[in-house]
Amino acid sequence: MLIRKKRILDAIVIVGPTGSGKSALALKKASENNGVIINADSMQIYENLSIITARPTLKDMNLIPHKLYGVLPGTEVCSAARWLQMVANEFSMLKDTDKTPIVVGGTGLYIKALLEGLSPIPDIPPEIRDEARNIAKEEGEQKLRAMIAAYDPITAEKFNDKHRLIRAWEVFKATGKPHSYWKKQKNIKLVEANWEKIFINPERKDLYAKCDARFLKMLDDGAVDEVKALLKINLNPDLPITKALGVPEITAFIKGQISYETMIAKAQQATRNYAKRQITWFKHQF
RNA sequence: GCCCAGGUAGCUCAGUCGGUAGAGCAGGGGACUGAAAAUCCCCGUGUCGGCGGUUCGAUUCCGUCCCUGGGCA
Repeated sequence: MLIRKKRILDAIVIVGPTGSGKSALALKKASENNGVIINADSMQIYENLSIITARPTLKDMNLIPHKLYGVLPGTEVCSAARWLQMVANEFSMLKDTDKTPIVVGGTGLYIKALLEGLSPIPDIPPEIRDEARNIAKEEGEQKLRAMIAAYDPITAEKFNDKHRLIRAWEVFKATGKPHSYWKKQKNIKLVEANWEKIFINPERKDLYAKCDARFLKMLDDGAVDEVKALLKINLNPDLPITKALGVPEITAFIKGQISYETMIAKAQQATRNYAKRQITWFKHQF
């Protein structure tokens, strides 16, 4: 009897802070390994913003296959789970080819979900998700924390921020089990591969200079017009896309609330702050 | 040249009725399993512009000088 072993793909994952040169390295790796580049960036996934999220150029995309760039409308909300599902689809399509998947991006949570899987928490109904957000908005996060503490003191203690408290509440409401219970369950991994893991971690000073230059380049490339177009469709301000680096700053400039110079300074600052957070994540979680 | 304001952390500033000082931002470190480019937590010694004077003690009061704004000439 021949036991047929599932083929495990060789794959590459490239992470690093914004402006560290991930895309360039991905292109190089792709041309050396017959690669397909797969996006692991929570903002490049949305179609509305390509300049300001530094999506790969059309030229590069014609040269090498690129997946999951600009595939969701900005009116939707992506998530680690949703992204993971999309990546799993891409992997299954590559399984019987000689292509090498190259996952590239700066969203640490997505990468972690990819490499380690996620707890088997069922999807939360939208009504419950809205309810959680309403409680946070109207009664405050302390109220939410108190409600969570009643059945799950560990989580209430550990989660010191709004978004995670909301999630803990909705998970309990929808499943009847605390978030900490689910975290103890075995993770579900949707993707198996032999990973080559690459973390690009440049000199801090150089990285910050890159961040600054990068935003200026985006402006040259038409970032203001891109945000103007986004504003035209009147998105709900809670949508993730409205929080992409530079969007709040450019929006304030368009509305005449801040000067062009202030807009630049603030957006550059936000980019640097973000790059630092990413480095912390990858140093400890990757 | 004269008259006002100021000169305190890398930056913007608060404060000390005289007992050597603290916020925001920056910067650094950290957390983080379904909105993560999100959301949070921790870290503040610096000739308090220089030099004198008064005082047990001056960054604080006084004098003087220097510097930066603004006004008058």
